[in-house]
Amino acid sequence: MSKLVPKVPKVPSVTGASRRAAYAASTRKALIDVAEDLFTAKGYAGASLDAIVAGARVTKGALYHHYSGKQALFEAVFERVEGDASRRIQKALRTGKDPWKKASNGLRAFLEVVQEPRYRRIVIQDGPAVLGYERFREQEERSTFANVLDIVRSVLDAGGWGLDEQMLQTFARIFFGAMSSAGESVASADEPAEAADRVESAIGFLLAGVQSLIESGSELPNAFLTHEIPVVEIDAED
Amino acid sequence: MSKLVPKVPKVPSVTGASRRAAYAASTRKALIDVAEDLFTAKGYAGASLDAIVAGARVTKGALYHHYSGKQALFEAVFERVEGDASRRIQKALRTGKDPWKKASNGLRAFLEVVQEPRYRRIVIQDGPAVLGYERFREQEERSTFANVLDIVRSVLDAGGWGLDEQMLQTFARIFFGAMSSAGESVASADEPAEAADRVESAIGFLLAGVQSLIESGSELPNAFLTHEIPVVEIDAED
DNA sequence: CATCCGACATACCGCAAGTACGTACTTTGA
DNA sequence: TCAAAGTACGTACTTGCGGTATGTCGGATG
Repeated sequence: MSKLVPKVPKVPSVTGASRRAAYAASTRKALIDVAEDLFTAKGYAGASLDAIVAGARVTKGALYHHYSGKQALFEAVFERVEGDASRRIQKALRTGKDPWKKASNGLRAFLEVVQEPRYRRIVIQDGPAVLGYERFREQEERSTFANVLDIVRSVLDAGGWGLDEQMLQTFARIFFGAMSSAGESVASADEPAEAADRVESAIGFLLAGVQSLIESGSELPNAFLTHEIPVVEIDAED
Repeated sequence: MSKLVPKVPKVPSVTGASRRAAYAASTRKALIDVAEDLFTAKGYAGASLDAIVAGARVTKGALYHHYSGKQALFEAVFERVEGDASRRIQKALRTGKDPWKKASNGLRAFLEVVQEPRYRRIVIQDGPAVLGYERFREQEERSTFANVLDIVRSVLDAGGWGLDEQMLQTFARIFFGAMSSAGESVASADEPAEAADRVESAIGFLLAGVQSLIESGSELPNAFLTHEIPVVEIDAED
């Protein structure tokens, strides 16, 4: 015998969840949606909780029931934005036949993501200050940075030249920083498309250069590695 | 630098300014000194103006007479910290005979600066959020980034191969981002000294790689895009 | 159907940034 | 030399906002 299913009004069906849980989930989503918009538009400090709860058509009671405070709400928004970005990049990384093509596609995706206002404002600009640098980095560590590490590893280690793991991580971090900074220059360039091209070829150049050096097994011009470190004294003038 | 000793403002003979101007300058310096300490220790949001003016032994009236608000005060602190760092790096860049040594020395100085709490907190962590990314970047543009641009130019263009100016800037920005990110990893590493060594050799690798590619006359723009670079086949996993 | 508890709403508190205004000292001009 | 003027503050207050304490309503549950 078939049981009549009570029709739930408009609330997205969170399967298996109770009626109230669905309402609550909807409320949380509304809060995060509005918060994301306001944090993007006004920044963390500029977006008041009153404005957020008003936009979500709830009250501060609801907000504080679901989140411990403003920072926790920001964290939820941050994770969603960062997660979306990471997944988009990861998806792009899977397209392409060889490591180079994958790297190129991934870089493209990254350069596009970094141009989006919400990513720039929430992740890049406000993220470190609000979450603290430590928390900010450990978040990136297991999302976007992980992607970069993967691709750097596949490109630099493809030939099977043993490359020290720590060194690989160092390279990955360097490339990650390079991409972040380059992405910012792309986002604020007069002609983002051209800037993106330049960035892409420049990074490709770096990768290719390293690869060729490793390949040739050269000792390379390491004036860099072997020399005395001069001590720079601080001049305290004012 | 916690100075709690009651101090009569010195009127340096070099300053031909009036008596009152000297007092005012002393007040400003006291404010910035204390603000720098508190911003470093507690962060921008965590440091209250009441605490700052109390530390400087003045009142908010004095603060608002000299600065338009908290942000303006932070800006003054920011500029001093950034300026100091930039000058230290610039000084290090002048030591060494060839471009490579200079680059190495400059990088060393940078890696040391980026480990200092005040620089990490005020410039890296809170800077972008408080000043806004635009303002933050234009500040770095004419200080630290300018140094990087100089050294990248001298290293990559030492041979006299003409390198497109925009491309040079792109490289410089990439290296700047690479150094920033790498510096952060150095600062939070278990063994900063070893991490610094790895970063130095990695960056040296990148520079050398680019140099060798340019030397060998590889075509720059499409190296990455068209996948003409020497590539070793590997078995793709999917 | 009685009870409970989760999911909110309302009212209020305290802190911190910013402002209005008063005042003493210092320079300046006749 | 002396008063007018303006700088360099100090004091007291307002305001906005994050956070909290507490009340309440309706779906869930036995």
